[in-house]
Parts: sequence; structure tokens; C-alpha cells
Amino acid sequence: MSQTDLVTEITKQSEDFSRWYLDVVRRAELADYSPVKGCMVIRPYGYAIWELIQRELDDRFKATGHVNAYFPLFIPESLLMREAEHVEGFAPQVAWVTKGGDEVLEEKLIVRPTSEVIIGTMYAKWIKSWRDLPVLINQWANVVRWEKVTRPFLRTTEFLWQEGHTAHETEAEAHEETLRILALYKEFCETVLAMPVVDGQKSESEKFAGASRTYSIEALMGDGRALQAGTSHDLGQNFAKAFEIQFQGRDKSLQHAWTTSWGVSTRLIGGVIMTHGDDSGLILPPRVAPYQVVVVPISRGNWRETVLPRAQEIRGELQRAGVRVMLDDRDSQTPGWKFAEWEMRGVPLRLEIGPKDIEKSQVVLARRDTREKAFVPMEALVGAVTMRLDEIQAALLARARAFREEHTSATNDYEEFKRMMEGRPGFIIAPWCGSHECEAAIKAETQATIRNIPFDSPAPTAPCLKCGQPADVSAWFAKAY
RNA sequence: CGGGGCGUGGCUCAGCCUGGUAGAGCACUCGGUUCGGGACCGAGGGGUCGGAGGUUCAAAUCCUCUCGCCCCGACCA
Repeated sequence: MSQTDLVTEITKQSEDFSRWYLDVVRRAELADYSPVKGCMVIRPYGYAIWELIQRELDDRFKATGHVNAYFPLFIPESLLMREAEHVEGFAPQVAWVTKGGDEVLEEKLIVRPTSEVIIGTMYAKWIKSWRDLPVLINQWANVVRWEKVTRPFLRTTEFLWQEGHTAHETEAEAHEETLRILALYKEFCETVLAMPVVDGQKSESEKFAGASRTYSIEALMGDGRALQAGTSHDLGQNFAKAFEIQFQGRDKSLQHAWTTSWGVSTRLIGGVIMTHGDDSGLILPPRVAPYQVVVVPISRGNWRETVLPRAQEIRGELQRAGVRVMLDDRDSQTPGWKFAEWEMRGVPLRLEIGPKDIEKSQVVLARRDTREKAFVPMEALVGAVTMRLDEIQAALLARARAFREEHTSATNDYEEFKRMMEGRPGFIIAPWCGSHECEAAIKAETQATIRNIPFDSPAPTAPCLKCGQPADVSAWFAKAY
């Protein structure tokens, strides 16, 4: 039996990527379906990943001057209605509360699909003077959007996320904040999730409902489809005007504040799965792996007296060095079974220790990403482990980057564009005139959408891919999740 | 929301066409032998067939409705 055949419960990526994804989510015990349509249960192993993501992000938010707060889950209908574009954008996805107990509510409530309106309402109360600005608040919350098609982590009716909401004195400051957060997201995705992203501006039609400008980071999944991994919105004065967020400025005049909002969600977990996973299952970057090392004692003979104590010492030693360790000392499974199981669950590094190793005062380290095995002297263990974890983290990013580069190309020719989108999916960079008509036509004909217009993209040298008029920008197209 | 597919022990599925009162493998429990890439032997436990209604002496099987999941499209973190 070959190594990749070991996990028979998982569909091969090449056979059916979508089924592979669902198999991994279920078999690795990241999430499970619930009795509520479109809502999943995030199981402990999956939630542990989310907690690591939260910690990393939260540290970054705090470091850039943001503070956490919590706003209500319910929003009165009248508040939602105040920003016209916003209502129009979200109305089809809103869940309503019409009764409390057996009393019909005088004013219906919505379950927040995002919190701009409730937070904007509060900001209007809190902000009086330019001295009150900026307000830099984040909240970790659940939100509900009534989705027609759902998939674990990628799109569920209820999901967890963080939403930052800031208010500023000037347009420039708000814009700076929008971009600061986008850069923060990009840095986070690349260094923590080992998931390379393209940062840029969304087209008008893909913009957040009510925003002046929306920016996103876009990642490329293993099947060549793009995933919007995070968004940051420059809301201009749109919400400030709708919610009367006003302050008296340095010049004594009454002004509307400039606001932003930005968020990433549990969708990131789906991104990690589809960026790094292989036919054997999950591959977790060490920085978000609930267990970075799994210790598998070779349970032979009186191993509980001989091998296990050494394994326990090793666990302690690694834990003291700050490594997240799982010692799988179950008697009921064979070592081979455990190897396959923890590989499937994506643990970056496996440490094997058996009688022979104890004799030679060594351990075996096996990498999940490359499957390389190495014998390491016991006394050099901690260094060898931490070094490998760093190497794996870097290797996953490099591999994902190489994959994205292989699957990114450019064309000026629409016929070629269509062929490329059909054949080998991925990002295609093409000149675009900026018109909604061309964007919509391309989408209708190829299913590809403009993911974003990257900041560093060079000015187009050819006319618009679709209409042949002068092109404004080079846009990144892809089929998206 | 439109088109297609599927719901049978925890999982994968057979049985359905040609109604006769539920089966396999894996998983689980107990005992023993094992254990360096998903061990083996023996003995067990567990499902009324997604749900509701109907046809029938009799329904997993036929009919109607309904719920859920998956895939493909239209809308979205």
C-alpha cells in the first residue's frame, strides 16, 4: 500500500477537489454539520485553529492602537434602513426576529449581518469633538447572513469573525487606516497562515454595500480558484452622514467623521485547508497548528515502563520550550495507525520514539509537508524541533507562492483568456477599461470575476480585454469561491 | 432560487426495479496475541431504513408531500 492510499476515507484532490475538502473537514474533525440548515459546529480541533488565528490577529490589532468592545446581536429594522446602498446590499441576506416570547415585536429586529449600523449609531453618541477621534474599535463576534448555498468555513449562515470599525477626523487618515489594516491582514496571512495573498482594490460592483472603496486580499486555492480572504473598507462619510456621526473640528465647524470597517472570518480556516492540504489530508502551518508536534511512542513489549516515560519527558521538554505537543499514548492503536491519523489531521511534525531510539539516545522526526524523516540526537531535540517548525512554516509559504505563480498568467486577448479560464484555472491578469458592462459580460461568459486591482500592478499597455477601448488598469481575474 | 443527484447502525455502502418484517466492511465493547507506516484471532453491542401521510393482509421497497445534504448555475466573508 502506498503512503497516499493509507487514508481511504478521503477523496483524492485530483478526483474531486470539492469532495476532498468536505472529507478533510469532517475526517480531521474540524467541523460537523448541525441540525440547523447551513450552520456548522466548529469542533474543538477546528476551534483551536480559530483561537490561534484570533490571538495572532488580536495582538496585531492591539499593537496598532485598537481596542475590543462588544455590540448587540440584534439591530432594529429602522437602523438598517438608514444607509440606502447598505440596505439594498444586505436585505436579501438578513434574518429577522419578529416575536419575543409570544409577543409580536412593535419594531422587527434583524440579526446582524455586519455591525456598521449599530456601531455607527453608538459612535454618533460618543463622538462630539475632534479630540474624541480617532475611535479604533474591534469586535469579535458572530454574524448571520441567509445564504442559499453553504459550505463549511467558506460560507455558512452563521459565522465567526472580527470586525473593526474606526472613525477619523480626516479623509486621509481614514484612508490610511483602511490600507494599514489591509497590509496587516496580508502580513498575517503570509507569516502566520503561510498563505500568499494579492492585495488590491475591488471593482465598483464588488464593493461593500455602502463603502466608498473596498480593498481585499485574495488567495489562490489548490484547485485554482480564488478566495477572498479579507476586506477593508473606506466608508468615506457615507455612514457618518446616515448616522449623524458629527464632531466639531479644530476650526470650530461641525463635520462628519470619516469611517472605515474591516474584517476576516472563519473562512480563513477554509483557506488554510485548501492552500496547503494534500491527498493525505490537512497540512497545518506550525503557527496555527493546535499540535505542532505529535509524539508517537513505539508501543512494543513493556513500552509503558521503558518508552513512555521518555516520551513524557520529551513532551515536557518541548512544552517548556513553548512547543504545542500532543503525546499519543493510546494503547488501542498501533503506531502506524497513529502516523496516518495525525498526518491526516495536519500535524506539522511527528516525533517517533522506540526502544531502538532509546538505546541510541535519539528520536525520529518526520515532517508532514515533505515526509522527510531524520534521526536526531536526544540532546539536540528542542533545537531540531523548533528549527524544523520554522522551516516548515517557511516551506509552506514558498510552496504556496510557487503554486500561485505557476497559476498566474497574463493576456491581452479575450479568446485566449477564455481558453485559459477553461483549461488551467488560476489568476489571469488582463487590461480592463473600468466599465461595469465589460466586467459583467466577462463574468457571464467565463464565470471569472475581477478579484481586485493590485496596488503594484503596472499600467496596462493594451486596450480593454473585452471592449477594446483604452484600458484603465490591469485587473486580476479568477473564478472565485 | 432553477437543474441534477443522494438520504438504510458512528462511517462507506448493498438490499428497492420484481413489497414478505434489515445485511456487509470499517468503527465500537470485552478477552488474548501484537505494535518502527492504518495488526490478528475469538466473543459481543448497536439501525425499523431522513420525516409525515397514503396504497396494501404486509412497505426500506410503491405513491404524495416535506426536510436535509452534495454537485452545477444566478447572489455573497
